[in-house]
Amino acid sequence: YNRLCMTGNSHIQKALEMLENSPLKLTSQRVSLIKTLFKEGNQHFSAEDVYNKVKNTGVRISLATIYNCLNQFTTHGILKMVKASSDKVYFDTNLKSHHHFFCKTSSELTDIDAKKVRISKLPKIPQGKRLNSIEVIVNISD
Amino acid sequence: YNRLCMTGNSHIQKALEMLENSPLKLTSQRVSLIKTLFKEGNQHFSAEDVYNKVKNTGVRISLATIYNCLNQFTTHGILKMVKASSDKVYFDTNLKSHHHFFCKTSSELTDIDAKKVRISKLPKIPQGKRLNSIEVIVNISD
DNA sequence: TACTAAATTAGAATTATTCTAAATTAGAAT
DNA sequence: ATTCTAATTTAGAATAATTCTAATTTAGTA
Repeated sequence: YNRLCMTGNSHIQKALEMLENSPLKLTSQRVSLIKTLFKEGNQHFSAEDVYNKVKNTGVRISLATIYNCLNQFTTHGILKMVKASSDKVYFDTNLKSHHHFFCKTSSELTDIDAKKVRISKLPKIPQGKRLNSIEVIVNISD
Repeated sequence: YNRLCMTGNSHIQKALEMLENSPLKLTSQRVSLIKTLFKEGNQHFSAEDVYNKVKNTGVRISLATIYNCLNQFTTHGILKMVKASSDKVYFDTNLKSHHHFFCKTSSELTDIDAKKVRISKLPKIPQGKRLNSIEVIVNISD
């Protein structure tokens, strides 16, 4: 994957690797997007955030493409989607199982490592359904 | 509170009592709303759901008022707001501390009694912040 | 090099929600 | 009872996030 990324940033390389292993085509927009998204480790972005961040790198990608790509990345496991108590959807570059603090005052979302939370009791999953994931949101404020 | 409700429904009575104890004025719209919301025990409604449900009782309340009231009820502890992995906000008549199943397939939200979940480990709350609540969403699908 | 399905794009459309400003009303004061 | 005032309701406009549309471009294959 060095042909796409020679920065040596392992987050970027891993994400690019996932992109190549997905059925998604390797377009310049998708590569630029991944480079900006994964440059700074685990972060949470709204679509608008991503749009502006990419624009600042000089590359221009339409907002529609940002939405398309973020959604596709999510369905192909390159990103996670987080809906906290806000009106926006956030995309999360942390793919490991984890939870979130959501601060009502600042509308800020912060990661909680899965190891820092233990759920020692859970109800039965309803008839015919299967467990997908457990999200814990710890709501805080100033 | 019998002067407002003679149905003997304790959910309705309790909610009306909370309304009277709040600084909100006792308007006919708010009383009708509470009567429809709390008629059937613990439920989850979107604003649109409420709008239609109220319309079916013959009473007419504008959508703007529905939104106003649902939000005011929430800030005064008469309702809870739930944001699950959906694009709508849901209002929850179950005021006891509890959690939720969210079924991706049907977009349905179901209560989980707080006693059925135990969280035996939590991270430290960040500097200067205080804990508001912990929401557990158990995502399931068909 | 040409081909085809996938991707990108600008801008329109959609959806949930909030805002605005005018008319109405609850509940207190007279 | 009547008057008064601030709160409430309302229709419709406005907003904000997201998705859709249909035309153009491109990646990757033949």
